[in-house]
Amino acid sequence: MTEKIRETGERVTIRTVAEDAGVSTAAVSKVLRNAYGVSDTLRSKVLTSIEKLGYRPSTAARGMRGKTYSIGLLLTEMENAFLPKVVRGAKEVFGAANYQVMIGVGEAQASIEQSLIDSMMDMRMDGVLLVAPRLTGTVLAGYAAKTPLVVIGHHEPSAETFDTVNSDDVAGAREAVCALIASGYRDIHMTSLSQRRFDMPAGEGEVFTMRETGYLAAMQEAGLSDRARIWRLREREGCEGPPLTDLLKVGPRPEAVFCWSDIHALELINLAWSRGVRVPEDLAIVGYDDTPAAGMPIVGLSSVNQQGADLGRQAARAMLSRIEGRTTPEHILLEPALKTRRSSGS
Amino acid sequence: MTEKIRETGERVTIRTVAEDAGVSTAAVSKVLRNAYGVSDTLRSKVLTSIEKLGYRPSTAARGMRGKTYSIGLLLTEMENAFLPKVVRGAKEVFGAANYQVMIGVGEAQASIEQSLIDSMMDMRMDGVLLVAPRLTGTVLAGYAAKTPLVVIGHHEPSAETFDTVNSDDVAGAREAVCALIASGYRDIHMTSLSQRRFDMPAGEGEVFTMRETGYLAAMQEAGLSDRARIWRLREREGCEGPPLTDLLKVGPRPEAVFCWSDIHALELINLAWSRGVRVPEDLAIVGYDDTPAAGMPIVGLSSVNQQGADLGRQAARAMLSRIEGRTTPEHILLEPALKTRRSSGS
DNA sequence: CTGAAAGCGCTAACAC
DNA sequence: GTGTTAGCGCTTTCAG
Repeated sequence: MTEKIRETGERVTIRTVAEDAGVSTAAVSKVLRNAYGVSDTLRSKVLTSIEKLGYRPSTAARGMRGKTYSIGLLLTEMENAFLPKVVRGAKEVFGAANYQVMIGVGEAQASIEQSLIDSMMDMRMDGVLLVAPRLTGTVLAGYAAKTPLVVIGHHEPSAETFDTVNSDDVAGAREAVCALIASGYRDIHMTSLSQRRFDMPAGEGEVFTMRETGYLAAMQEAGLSDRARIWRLREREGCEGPPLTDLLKVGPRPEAVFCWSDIHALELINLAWSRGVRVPEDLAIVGYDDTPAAGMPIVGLSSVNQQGADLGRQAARAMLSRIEGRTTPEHILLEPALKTRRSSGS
Repeated sequence: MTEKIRETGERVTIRTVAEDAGVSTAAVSKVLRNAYGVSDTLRSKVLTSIEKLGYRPSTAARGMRGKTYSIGLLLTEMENAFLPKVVRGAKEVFGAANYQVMIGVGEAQASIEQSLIDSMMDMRMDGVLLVAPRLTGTVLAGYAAKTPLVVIGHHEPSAETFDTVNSDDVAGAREAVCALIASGYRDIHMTSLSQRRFDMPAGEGEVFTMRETGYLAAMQEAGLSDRARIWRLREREGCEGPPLTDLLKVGPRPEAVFCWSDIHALELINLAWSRGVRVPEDLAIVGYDDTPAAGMPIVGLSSVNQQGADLGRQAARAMLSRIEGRTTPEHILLEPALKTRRSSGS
């Protein structure tokens, strides 16, 4: 009876394939996973049947016993134009290793990020790759105990149970500020983010914190500590911190501004343009991330490039080796490079 | 023996919960799915245990019998700045209905898109939502036979087995071109895409095709058919079609250009700026999608807004009702609206 | 209203 | 080398 049914439009499973090829389901499973101990004859018989029947292994079923060959990639939000490169880099190496990448978008809220990570684990994805998560080291360690975890854009150098891949944000910020100083600017401010954001306190490892450190270091080295000022701006209406517009209208304007991200820098460059503040003559600006918009000739925004694609690639490689069994943590730091354009002067 | 083990750090399953609550696994399952026929006492007992044990249902296991409460969202590529709004809109309604959204990125290649859709089905996701896929109607129908399918940004009005949600691209293009005509421009060209792209022939339903129709209609209505010209540009090096730079240097320059997408429009506006071609005095430009960059004051690009968030929301609603059992197709068309800025003149 | 039991499609021992 | 078999964690009849 069951036999009869199978002949019609029934779903083709590993059993259908096994019957068709005249072998056991175990044999099929082995071929599927390139497992050790299958003769070429058997393999080709199975492969033929798979092809013929259009068989596809059920990831759901796989997830119950073995691996799913899929990894979850968590993005904090989609708006940041810096992310596509990271994703592309990661997909490149995951794809080559035959892993599918499924992306979750966190809407910049820790609670959503967590629920997404949980879901990825519920789906039995083989690993989770986080990009600039708004989570604390403790929370991250919690997840790392349950699944291979790699984090991009969040400094946690002492983490023992997961890997981190970062651009050297301190160095990047320092380079940007040094360039401004070298161009003759002295009153250099910085824009950053308000420490307390959404539903979580800002972690130590957040990139903007590191960039603040780099900024302050550069100012100090140049003996400009007393002129240093960090504007910790709010991210949205209702959040803590002043709006960006304050920077242009309150008190004496700085000569130059180093923005923690192109998000701020682009906003600022437009604000300046709208108010007739000339860039860089009246106000020099340097951003971070070297987003596509920064590179538009009409914008000409100097910005620190942190090689997004490389971050993605390295993280994917780390993930792969972790899935293979590595347990010693890896903390990779890439060198950023300032891309100079009009906005930062000569 | 098994009992003992369970007390330690064993994975908590539906069985653990059942034991803890002193009920059957079936009861737990029903509570989980809000199924019919559970007393309030039983429900609260179960809920308490779930909470206490931190139980999370395995999506993988669920996928083998029932639904996974997850839907796959396929993006053609990540670079397009128009997509975040669509995703946000879709997530908004899916989230409210307690569905997780997992995103796949297609890298603008039909073969990758297909493999991603297959993976989503392998994972037993409850439905697949495609955004601007580079697939033909036939291929789409093939998938629709196997899973609930909704498509955004691909016109397939006669599809019987899946839903489509689109902006009225013909109307949007017409509005853009009419605005240019109303401003006094006559030599109005359009940029579009080369028909044959990557690994698939361009489908009839592609949005740029519809926009070409709208452009030609507007030109004809104004008696300007003989001045109409469509530049079908290549997407990358090596593809078919001329590069955008040709538009500025070959033959007499048009007075205005309607670009099928902001991607072209932004490139063009920058090209013009770099070469000292004034916008809009020497060349008026209108784009499509009203991306964030178009709205930057410094750019000031007029562009057709197609309400991305609404597209996402409507598509998600369609998906939900389809998952609930609807089989009659829905083809939704939203009205776009031109956002006028400096680039299109008075 | 509640529970027992039969799988869903696969993998991983373990036999042969 | 290859086949047998026992589950993975859930949903879903079907009895009680």
